[in-house]
Amino acid sequence: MSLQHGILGLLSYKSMSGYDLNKVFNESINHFWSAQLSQIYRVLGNLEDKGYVSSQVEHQEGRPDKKIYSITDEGKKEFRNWMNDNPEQLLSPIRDEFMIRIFFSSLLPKEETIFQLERYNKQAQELLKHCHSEDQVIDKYAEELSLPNDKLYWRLTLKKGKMITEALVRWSEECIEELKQAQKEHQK
Amino acid sequence: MSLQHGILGLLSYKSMSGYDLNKVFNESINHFWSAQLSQIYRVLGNLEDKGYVSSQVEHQEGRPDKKIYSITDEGKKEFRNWMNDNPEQLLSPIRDEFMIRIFFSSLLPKEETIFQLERYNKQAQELLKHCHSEDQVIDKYAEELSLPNDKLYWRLTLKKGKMITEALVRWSEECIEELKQAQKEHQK
DNA sequence: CTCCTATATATAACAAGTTATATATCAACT
DNA sequence: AGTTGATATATAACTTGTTATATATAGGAG
Repeated sequence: MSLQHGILGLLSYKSMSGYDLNKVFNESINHFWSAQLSQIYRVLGNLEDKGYVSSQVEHQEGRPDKKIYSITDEGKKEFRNWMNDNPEQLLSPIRDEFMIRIFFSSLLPKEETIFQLERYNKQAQELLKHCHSEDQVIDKYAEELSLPNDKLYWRLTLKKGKMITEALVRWSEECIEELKQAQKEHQK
Repeated sequence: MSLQHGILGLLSYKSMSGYDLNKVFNESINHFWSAQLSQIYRVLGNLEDKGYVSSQVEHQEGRPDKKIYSITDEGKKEFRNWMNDNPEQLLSPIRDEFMIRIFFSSLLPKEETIFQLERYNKQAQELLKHCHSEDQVIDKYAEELSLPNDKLYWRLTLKKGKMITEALVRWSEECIEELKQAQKEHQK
């Protein structure tokens, strides 16, 4: 449901091809929704079947033709309805594979767990850096699409991405310290 | 893949029925993995087909018989292999429906968004409270299963749950303040 | 001159997750 | 007496998400 509505929302800003949508997802929606290209194409097909989007083919020299999707009035209505209808449970379910690994880490030597936590920490720091660079992406899009009112909300989602990622960086650091401490205690 | 291995891990602690596994998930694995009962049953079936678990039926008076699953040597091997084989990307993809709603909130009056953020905040605080009560659950399980070495790691996953949830509480509070501020500016 | 990357769309096969439903018993509440 | 909730297992139908693959062109790196 959500990916469908995320795509409808983006198409309400601007008509785009599946390929373009994928770029927008990878560039900016990344902190709160990830999608595979193949899934985007399928969802676009579903949305067209339902009449929420329409498509026109744009011929391109030297490259495959572009299929540009536009939101229909039906689609706009559906999107508005979805926006007005918040679910009971607002927190999304969590599924974090790495935590399963940590949970059962008594099976592994502490050095191995510390090593993986260090990798985790590095990746979280990378993501945090990426988040910080997104501020400019927001400015760019807001100007390109002349949507100054949306900037505020886009920044709120980015802020959430930053805060969560900072928490992950801190968490992994504290874990590493705790495990090193536990190692020392054991050596005594 | 992860749910399968999470279940194998839990069964390596103790043989259990699908119903019991569900309770453990809801009680304690909750901060990092959520699963539906129906999915647990299906995964147990898959694991049995692969020979990773075996089941014995335990007769019960007055209630349907219990089907108790135990991990096999094959299953233990598979679980160890999985534990030793960490993926390149350790950070899990994020899919947060509420953020899609926030992203497009310029469509709605600010009061409505503030209202939903307040609901979000309340739910996050509830979850945080629940996390704090989990400390005792960890103690209980560690004693019941006599697994003192695992407690350390269980606490690390719980700590992550707490830190993330605290970040969500703070994030939603800051969002509410920002929106109220923006409302005031507009009124001037 | 070949390989890689970017542009561009799409499908097949599979894996994972959700929702609804069926069956059955017992205890507690109304 | 009837409903609800907990105990207990399971399947069907559906939706969503992942991985692999096919096709086709252009430009740049090696």
